[in-house]
Amino acid sequence: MIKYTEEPNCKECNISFKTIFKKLTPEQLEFIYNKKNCLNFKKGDVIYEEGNRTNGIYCLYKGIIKIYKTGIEGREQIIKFGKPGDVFGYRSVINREPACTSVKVIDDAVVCFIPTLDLYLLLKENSEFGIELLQIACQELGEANNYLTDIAQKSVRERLAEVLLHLKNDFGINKDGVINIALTREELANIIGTATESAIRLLSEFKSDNIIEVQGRNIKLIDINKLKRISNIF
Amino acid sequence: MIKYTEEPNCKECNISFKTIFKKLTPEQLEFIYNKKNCLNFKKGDVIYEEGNRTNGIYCLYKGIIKIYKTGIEGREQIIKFGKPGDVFGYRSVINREPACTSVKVIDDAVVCFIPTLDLYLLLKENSEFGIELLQIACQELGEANNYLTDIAQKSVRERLAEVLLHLKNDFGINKDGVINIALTREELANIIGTATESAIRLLSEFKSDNIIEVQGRNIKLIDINKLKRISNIF
DNA sequence: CGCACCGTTGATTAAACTCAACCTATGTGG
DNA sequence: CCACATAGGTTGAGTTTAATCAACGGTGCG
Repeated sequence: MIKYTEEPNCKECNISFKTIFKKLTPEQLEFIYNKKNCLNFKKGDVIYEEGNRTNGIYCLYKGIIKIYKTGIEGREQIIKFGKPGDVFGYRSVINREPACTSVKVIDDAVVCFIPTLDLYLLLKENSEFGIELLQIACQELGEANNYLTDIAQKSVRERLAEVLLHLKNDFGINKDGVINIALTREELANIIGTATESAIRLLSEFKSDNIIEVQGRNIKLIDINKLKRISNIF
Repeated sequence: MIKYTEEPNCKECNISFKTIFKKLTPEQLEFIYNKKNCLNFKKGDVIYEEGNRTNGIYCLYKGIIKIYKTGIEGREQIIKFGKPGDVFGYRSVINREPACTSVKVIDDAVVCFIPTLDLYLLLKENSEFGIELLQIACQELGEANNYLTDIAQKSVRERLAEVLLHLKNDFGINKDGVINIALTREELANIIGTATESAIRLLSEFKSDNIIEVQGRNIKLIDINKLKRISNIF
């Protein structure tokens, strides 16, 4: 964790990503810019860990992170991924509780850190900002509820298909049709909530059914309609 | 759905339940009191349904409701229960989306309805109120994440034990040690995310292991430590 | 070079679902 | 008032799904 040399400018960031800060006045944006601290993380670094207290929220400028909980026998359950423009770590700050998730870097990341105190100043001063953050929380809540129902009711096969489609939507595909996020088989399994071997077996099945192509950690979606049918989303 | 005769008074409600309205000024509380609409629901009534647009949020004064999603082949996945003092229905209002859950009455309910417009007036006027609602959302988010990890990683047996403990914490027990919420076996199964038959079988197991006693829909917890051990929470 | 980590496949086992039958209580209409 | 329908609850048998255990190949790095 070293200080990033090129400080991201909150104003520009706001324009390119439509962050939660979009309702701030120019003065408030300047305030954040002065108060924030920019951090540089390498792949594999842990930004914060479940159970620890944090003293601010994070805004991702660059890279990819995963947010997960550690469950039975240390197995991680991935809750969601973060991409540029996403804020994370606000839950524990708002509820004044220890973090209930850990965050690890998947692709080298640049993260801005905003101290709790300064966040609260803004929340009190600008109610629109609070509504903005409330909207983020409500959106995540909706996703969590969907996810819950899926895990409770769908088969591993259905869930894998669905996760592949979600990853495509969230991270996009490159010119070759490959999803722009490279996960280990274990990580893939930890999103779906299954054993690594099961995820591998199903990937192989999808491959031999010509639904996807696989090159190491690169997954290319060939037949999206089939995936949609398998995943049971209409 | 008929208008309730004894209008709950927001001031008193606030004192007895510590609702999200506790940070409102007396004038704002009076404002809510005048704007709200009080509704009376019978057991089995549906307050709103997934996919529909709602135009306000609800605050439960009396009774019990269940919040659920309808998944594969109409099977309901219960997300959570609501008890007096709880607000619900805010997610779709805040995100200006159709409801992503349905709400049905389990015990005859009295509910106050606050129109979207009036809610937004307060949110803009009083940032503390927004923070309060944000806290509720963040709390639910944390619970959803825990729940997700449990369903993904724990066995049905573990989850049943955990759910019984949660129900005890949320609704309490009466003088005989019976949990103060009466659910059908199917509902119990729909919280855990399992088949009704599986839930029944495990209840019988718990019964013959002297962990619980069952009289119809009344469940009495005998050995809470054993339940804790089974549920794998420390 | 050898260790560590990841990925793959096969065989076996265990958990939970489905299907089916049947029982009980409750309520309804003839 | 009884017959019947309906909904919820229970148990057994068989099947399916996915987890576990085990072995092994490839790759990269100190």
